[in-house]
Amino acid sequence: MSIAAFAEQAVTSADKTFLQLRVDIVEGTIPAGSKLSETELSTKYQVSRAVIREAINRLESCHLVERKANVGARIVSLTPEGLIQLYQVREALEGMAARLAAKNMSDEEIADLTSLLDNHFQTVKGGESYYQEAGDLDFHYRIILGSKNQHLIEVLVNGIYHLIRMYRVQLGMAGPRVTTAFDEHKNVVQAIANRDEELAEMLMRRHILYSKNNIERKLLQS
Amino acid sequence: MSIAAFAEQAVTSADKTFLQLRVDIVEGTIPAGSKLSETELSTKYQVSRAVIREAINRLESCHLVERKANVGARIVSLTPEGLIQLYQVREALEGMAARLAAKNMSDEEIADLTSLLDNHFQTVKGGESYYQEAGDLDFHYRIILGSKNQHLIEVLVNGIYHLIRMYRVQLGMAGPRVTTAFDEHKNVVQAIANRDEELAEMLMRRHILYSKNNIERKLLQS
DNA sequence: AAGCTTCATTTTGTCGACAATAATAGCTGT
DNA sequence: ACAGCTATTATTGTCGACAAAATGAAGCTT
Repeated sequence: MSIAAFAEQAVTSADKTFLQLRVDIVEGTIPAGSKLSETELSTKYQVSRAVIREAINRLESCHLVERKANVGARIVSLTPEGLIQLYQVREALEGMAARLAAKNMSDEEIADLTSLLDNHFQTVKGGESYYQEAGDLDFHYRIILGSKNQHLIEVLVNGIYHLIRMYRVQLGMAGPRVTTAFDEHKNVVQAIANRDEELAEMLMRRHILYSKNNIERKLLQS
Repeated sequence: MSIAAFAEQAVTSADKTFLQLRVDIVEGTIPAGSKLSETELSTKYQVSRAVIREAINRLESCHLVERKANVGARIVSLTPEGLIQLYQVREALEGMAARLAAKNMSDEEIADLTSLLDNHFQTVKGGESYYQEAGDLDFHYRIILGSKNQHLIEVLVNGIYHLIRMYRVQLGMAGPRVTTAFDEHKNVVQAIANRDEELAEMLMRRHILYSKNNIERKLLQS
């Protein structure tokens, strides 16, 4: 199982438009902070305004755009403050996810997770450090899903992670932190394997906190 | 300031319909688990299907209804498991909120919060135990807002709290826990006043955990 | 020249009709 | 009688047009 398992399948036209728009927003094709004109988008994406409106509504529930009545929708603007706040929420939620994963993941899921980390280790040792983007995501997603908590999964996977990715792409954070992050991952998995809820949560929180500090440092540099 | 400060003001017709529908769902006027027919609702509320659809979309972002493409929307069904999961998320988020409140609340806000608790104390001492519903909410809302974290506020105030209220109303949990809860509140505020982030988070988490355990006990009784 | 009012234009909100999909009932064949 | 298929019905999805509100420009007043 890869993170491709999360590829939502679009059945309606509004689905496709929503997914397309989300990509365009996250990747910055449509710049952050800009206004979303319904008529403009409806001609651009070749769908009716109703479809666009529905797509925008869904984007709003992801916190990717903000709407004001009788005025319109604009893409959220990216601020250092906003990113910090995002990481605070992420720390709380993923910490809890790790705790619940330690309680709820099946032995088989844990084994899979362990072997996943082994693969990453081979890759990292092999000198390639593409790690961060795919591997890191895979690691975090499995633990989030492992929590078996529907609300947690929803908020993190459909909400926060897209926003974080938007920050990462647009503020350019391909970041190092590869090898150190790997050790942190290893320790979290070990705690989960030991069914140590307390420790799993604490380690995950620290992992995310380090990541936040790392990003904060970068932001202040530029 | 009271919690009435959160009364969202409805400007468009979709706003009003959304708010009305939310009340009807939370209060159980429309029973949990039932299907939401667009045409039916549009005649019932005297608005076009377009505004019903928009309202349903927003209800979906609150996690009060679930939609399936080409099939329709139904109100979420209330399960003990779901309530437990909700409290897990709440514990994580409000714990973080208390931590951030200890860091970010102004001295004046803290003073207000303290005097609020004093008022509650007078009321509780006076024998009336209406406490829980209004007072408890006021306490928690202030701390959530005190975190100054927009994401936290959004998820808790617009999402989780309505769901929790739905559970409380429909599964009938006017709950005691008045006096003990009051002491817990007092300790949390004390920690915030001392700017002790660590302790504030821990105490808030325990407070919510106790509350969860209390509810779990009741669920198993019935 | 600055500020206010008024009017034109643009954009969002709402509506009813049509298209497409899913659920249902009835029919047919074995 | 039952299973499977087909046609009918009901419901959701999509569209274009109209209504209402906000933005921006022009003209007037001071």
